[in-house]
Amino acid sequence: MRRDPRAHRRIRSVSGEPAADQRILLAQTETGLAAVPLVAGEPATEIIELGGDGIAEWVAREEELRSPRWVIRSARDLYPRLLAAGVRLTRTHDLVLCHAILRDTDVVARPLAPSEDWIPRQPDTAEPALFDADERGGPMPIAELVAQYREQVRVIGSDRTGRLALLCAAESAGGLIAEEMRAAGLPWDADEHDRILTEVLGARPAGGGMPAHMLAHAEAVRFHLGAPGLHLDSHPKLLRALHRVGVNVESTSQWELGEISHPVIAPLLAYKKLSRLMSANGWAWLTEWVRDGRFRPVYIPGGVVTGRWASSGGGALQVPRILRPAVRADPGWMLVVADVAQLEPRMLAAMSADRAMAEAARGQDLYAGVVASGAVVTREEAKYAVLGAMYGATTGDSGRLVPRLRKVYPRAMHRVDEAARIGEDGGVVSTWLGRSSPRPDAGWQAQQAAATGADTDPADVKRARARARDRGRFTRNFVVQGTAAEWALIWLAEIRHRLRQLPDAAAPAPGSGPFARQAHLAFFLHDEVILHVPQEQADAAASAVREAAAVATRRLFGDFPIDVPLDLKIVRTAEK
DNA sequence: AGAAGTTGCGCG
DNA sequence: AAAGCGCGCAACTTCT
Repeated sequence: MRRDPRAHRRIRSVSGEPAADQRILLAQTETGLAAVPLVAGEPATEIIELGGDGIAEWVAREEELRSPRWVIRSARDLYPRLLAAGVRLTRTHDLVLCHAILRDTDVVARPLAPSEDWIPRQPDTAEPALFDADERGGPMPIAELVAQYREQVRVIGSDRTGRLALLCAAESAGGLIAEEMRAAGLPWDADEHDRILTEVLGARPAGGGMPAHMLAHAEAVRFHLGAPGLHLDSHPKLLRALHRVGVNVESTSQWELGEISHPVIAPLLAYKKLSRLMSANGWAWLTEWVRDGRFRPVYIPGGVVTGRWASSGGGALQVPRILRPAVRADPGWMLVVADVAQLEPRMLAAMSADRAMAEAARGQDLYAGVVASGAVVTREEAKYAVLGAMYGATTGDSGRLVPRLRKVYPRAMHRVDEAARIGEDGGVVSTWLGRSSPRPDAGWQAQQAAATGADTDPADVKRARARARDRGRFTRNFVVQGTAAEWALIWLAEIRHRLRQLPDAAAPAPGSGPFARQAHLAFFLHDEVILHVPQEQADAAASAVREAAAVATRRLFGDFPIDVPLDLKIVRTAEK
């Protein structure tokens, strides 16, 4: 276990105000919803039954009076119904999300006992119904919820640095934001999407089948392969046909085909490109995923072990750049589009307190700073070197450049090299706020153990070493990717907090559901946000995004001088 | 027939 | 099988 004294600082709640002490458990019951005020050290006795009516008013009143942190089992289960009923929660403690963190964390002596009862449920794809107690498996007894909360409080309290308190608050805020973004949706112009598809793929045949441009490329490929009836989507068949005309590739991947000079290559690559767009985000996707001018993906906060969000359905995190112009604000509204350039190396510089690397990170372009430091000659080299350092490249151009960074940024490089070493040895590493990597599984450990015997087959030793290095690269990247995810989470929470201070919109955006009258987050992807805001509030919302970034940086790294600059635009349509 | 695994490619 | 991290998804092949 590693404790960094610089992580010790007074932690405040993520919503920006000093943490209030009031906690109220909000629990699903057989008949509806119950509120249970929680007082430290006292049994939870007062249970307030909340019927279907008046919940919104009651919660709003409590928010006003006591600004409690609502203890909930899971925003994913509970919040869609609340939102549909017009209830908004400001701050929560999400027991399911925090369970995962506090169960695995390596920064305290006695983490949470793992329990199957707290594994996230599958995302609910059905339309939210109003408190009809249809929770799968039935609602969890209040006593059990309270007991789990008290255990989580114990673990958080045992971390004297306050990191876990901040992480759990941020993670819980993420749980709310994920549901709010789904409820609001990403404004999506289906006509523009259709126009792009028609332009790129060609006219859509009336009776289904392949669009014109795709068909033309496919015919060209078949012609050059001398294979009239060839099915291009079957890799084995395509590969054999390529071999017959002397294109000796081992796979049909675009990077390998791109190396070859042959008349079939150009139409084949073009076909693959179009085919991808057609199957991933074609008209079928549009019909299935865009309703009433909104794309509503399912976000899964903490869905990646590093703490990044995952998504389920709709490919929310893979929307191709070419379709970005289909993201369009409603009339009278604007988009605020913001992302961070090179977030991960900036996090590395700060978490390793590497002042030389932080100096290189000053301003908009970290890679230019690396060139200026003299470590490498071109920006391109800087990029490969930095990525190679974080991903664990050992060979190729990238691997060749990494040692140069070790000379110029020894502290930063030591941080990732050490994480890799721990991972190779089967150990656990943690992010800046204390989210820890999974332990190696039994198979991995058995393989390593088997490879240490004196009379082991050299091939087994080699395989074991390779698996150990695989894990080293994973833990190397874990600390950086995971800390970047923490920064982004706090950024999001702070944006949300600020947007809630803005007045109601002059003109509503009817498609945005509960957020029709309020500036809101509409999309989030690792280091990028899209806000949908009334146009008269666009500047204020942009300021909120900038302030939130500054606060996130300070909350994580205090006074350490690290720049985290934003590329921010106020636009009607998201650009490519 | 359906589950499970593979390939390839979109995103950061 | 990109030189190196993390994902989700569609379409295909192979296994049961």
